[in-house]
Amino acid sequence: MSEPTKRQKQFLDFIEEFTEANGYSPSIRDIGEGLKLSSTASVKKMLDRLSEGGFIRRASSSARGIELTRKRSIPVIGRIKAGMPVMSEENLEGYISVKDLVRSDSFFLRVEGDSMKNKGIMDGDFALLRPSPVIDNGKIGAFRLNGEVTLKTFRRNREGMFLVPENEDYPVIPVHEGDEFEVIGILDMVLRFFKGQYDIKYS
Amino acid sequence: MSEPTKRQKQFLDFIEEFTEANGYSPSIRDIGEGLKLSSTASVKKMLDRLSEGGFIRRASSSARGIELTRKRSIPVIGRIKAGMPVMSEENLEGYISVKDLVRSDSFFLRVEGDSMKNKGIMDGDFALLRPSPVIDNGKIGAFRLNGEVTLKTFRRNREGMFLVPENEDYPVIPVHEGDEFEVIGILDMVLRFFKGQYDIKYS
DNA sequence: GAATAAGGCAAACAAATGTTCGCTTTATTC
DNA sequence: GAATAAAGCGAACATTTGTTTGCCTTATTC
Repeated sequence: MSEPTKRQKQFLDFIEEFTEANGYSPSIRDIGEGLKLSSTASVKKMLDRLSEGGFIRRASSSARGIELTRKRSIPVIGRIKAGMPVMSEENLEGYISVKDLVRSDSFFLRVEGDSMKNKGIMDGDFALLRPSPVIDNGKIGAFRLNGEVTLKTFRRNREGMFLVPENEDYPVIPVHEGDEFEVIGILDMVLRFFKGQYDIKYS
Repeated sequence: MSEPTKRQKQFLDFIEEFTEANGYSPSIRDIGEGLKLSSTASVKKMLDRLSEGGFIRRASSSARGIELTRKRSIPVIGRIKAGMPVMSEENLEGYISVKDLVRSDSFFLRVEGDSMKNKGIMDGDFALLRPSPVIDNGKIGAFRLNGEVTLKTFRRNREGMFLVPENEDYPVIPVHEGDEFEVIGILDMVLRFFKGQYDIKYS
């Protein structure tokens, strides 16, 4: 997929912004207005080019059926090759699409304490949990044990079940028979913000 | 905003799935097909109700102009209160909306090595970088120094500029005059996946 | 400077999509 | 069981939106 021309980029930007702002893609006339083109034919011509170039996908003849190929996905740069511009194709390892991050039933648990720090899970991190009543041996998850909620590695063997911290300063917690014990969810992802800019939105 | 009826929920779900899958919202006839309704009037009636209920917003008379009010956002659970169901309102700290995670110009850099492990940044993590030619003192960023790209804490004082690892096993790297030096971006977020399920999509 | 490609215009047209009207069916409520 | 609301049908209609055709202007390339 080659690079779009300057004008094509303007089109893509407009389409993305419009979609972002309205929740649905612009019609050909919307685009024409936005980019100050009086003829729908001009817009269509550009859209055809963008289609050929693979920058958009269209449900042909279908109203407002523009789908951006460069989705809200974030490029992943792997090993950066010497001399190459950082964002060049050579360095591109893949994409993480926003869709990958969201499952309708997942939720974040705010991490408290550093009992998992050897796994790089720090105080204040956001742990994305997928609700599940069971968990595999060795997986990290959130558990409720006698009223306390905790994020730990789950281990089970002949001797029983254990919630294992990933930090030498903390003891392994055995799950006794008769304890109130429940798997809340399995850890899918950990996320940490480094700036004030990404504040949590309350609603 | 009261709760939608069961049928209304089905509509909302369909609209959300369709939009997710296609990148644009369904037409009235698309919905009719999807929910096995033969009359467009039936669909429109429901949409009108959903509008009144505030569950969707519509660009009236405009094709495929359905915008879902309930956007995709992930709930954040803070301290879990004893006895409470995990997902109860009492435990809800806020939401992280998908939009917050994505800025059109940001990109991920795959982390190599453990030189930043005291900040919980581990080998294989995804570091979300916001491109910037400059960076504040004390902030973490990605830098290119004499052809090498590295993620470090940036420090500058009377003695010069330094790239500081967050791990005692690694030396501080001074930036000498005449070095080829460039700020690639500022670290906004770190993300780590714990399962095979969230693989990177290559395209 | 001719050739070519990108970008643009206007107008007529076709297809997709939303709207309205009157009538039926199926719960749910009192 | 009557009354009411929710959900649905079909058909005609109005509007929005996408498509096509022919021609123009302006860079860019060779």
